[in-house]
Amino acid sequence: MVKVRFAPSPTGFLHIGSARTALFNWLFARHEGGIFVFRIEDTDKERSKDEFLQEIISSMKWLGMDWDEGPYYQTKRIDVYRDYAGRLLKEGKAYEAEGTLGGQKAVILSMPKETMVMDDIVHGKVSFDMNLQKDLVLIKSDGFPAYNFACVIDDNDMKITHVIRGDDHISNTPKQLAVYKALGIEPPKFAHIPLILGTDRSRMSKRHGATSISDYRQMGFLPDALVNYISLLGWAPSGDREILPIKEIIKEFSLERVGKTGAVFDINKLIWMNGEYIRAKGPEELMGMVMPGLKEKGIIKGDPDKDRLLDVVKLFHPRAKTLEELSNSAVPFFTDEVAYDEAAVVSVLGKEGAGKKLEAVVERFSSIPVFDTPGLENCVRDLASELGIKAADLIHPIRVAVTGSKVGASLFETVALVGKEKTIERLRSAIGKAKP
RNA sequence: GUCCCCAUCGUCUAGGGGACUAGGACAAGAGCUUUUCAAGCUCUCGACCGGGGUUCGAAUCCCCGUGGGGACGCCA
Repeated sequence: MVKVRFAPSPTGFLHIGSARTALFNWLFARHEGGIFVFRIEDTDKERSKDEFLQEIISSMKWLGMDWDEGPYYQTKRIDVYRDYAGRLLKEGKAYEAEGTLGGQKAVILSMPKETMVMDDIVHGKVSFDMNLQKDLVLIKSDGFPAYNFACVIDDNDMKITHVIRGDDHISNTPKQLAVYKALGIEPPKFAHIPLILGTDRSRMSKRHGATSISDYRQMGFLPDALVNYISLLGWAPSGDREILPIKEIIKEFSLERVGKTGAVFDINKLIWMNGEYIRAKGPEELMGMVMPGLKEKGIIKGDPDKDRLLDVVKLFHPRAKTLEELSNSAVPFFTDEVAYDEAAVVSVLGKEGAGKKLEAVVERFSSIPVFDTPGLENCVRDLASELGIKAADLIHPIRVAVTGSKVGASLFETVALVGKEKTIERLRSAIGKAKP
């Protein structure tokens, strides 16, 4: 039975890279019908924060990665590590040294003088000359275990069969191998997966932009889209498919298909993929996703007019790439104030005759029999032909007047949805800004 | 500096000796559609880091070089 783990330390938000590591572990477990363990490596008492822990947990849930065991906390297992260290001390494999962290002595492991080999599932055999390794601290002088020790003890106690982690841990492996050897236990199988890189090909970090899962959540990305996208970083399914449901990803996933090269995180492709996912969702579901944010921002107050919001969502469904974009598009339909885009006002309303055209539109709209999409379309097109101009010459200024923006969805549907009263009100106030 | 890893279009990748005039996707460009922006459709641009081997045959295997990255904490 396959058993893997995701073991973050709560010293920061869940990073895209860590999430991808978690994902590969999770996918492997689900594919193999194995067990996915969640473990918290909180032995750095200075940097570990509960706030980070909560964020990591909620991001994991948001992404849909559920665990079968845990969370285990290393700080609750301190005695276990000390026992193991005591054993090594007694056997003469480790020694004590004065420390600087606390009153206690640190426990340090002597390195074997030999070559150790790791047989990695993605990299093959990698050998390390242990003569080059410094002795390894097992227990810090604050009494807490050091990473490479706690990690080995836990993986062993928790019966982890496969350690799937980032490439950057390759150099930790010989140290851990030394611990396994000293303890006389068999190491698990290792799979070191490539790192996620920034555009300059160095490890992705804050200076490359948003790095935490919550950042992407806030930017309006869908969890399924994000999961699908990061699954494709360092892995590819068979065939030419790229967008595939999580069930398919689980079915297709294998460590053998994981590549060795670092992958640059390309937000453009993520944005594209997110748009694809948005288009695949039903308008009702999308409405549910957008509603909380709109309420939070005070765009929608009190009891929401669901039908209206649903109509708006339908209108922008085919063009939105993120939830954030979708909810921004909804704003002009729910507020009285229109945020005018300066450039749009200048280039469209600033055109000679724009004011006159809008005046004519106001007049027509006021006496229109039915203020609906076909009625508005007929009305505008008739007016345009009477004035001897193209319909577009009316459509553009109306759009800017009513929505404040040069771009948007179908004008007639937009205006119908905004409603007669508000539309005319906005057209009137726009005449003031327009060139006569 | 030492050790380790890696190397196919700008980016993500397919490719595991002949099916490769190297495939797909994002991005970019052009066009169609059109009411703007998207979406959709069609097309275009675009890569095997270099050099040696091995082999009848190499993107694929080996070696060297070069380039990039990672690790060198009583952080994890």
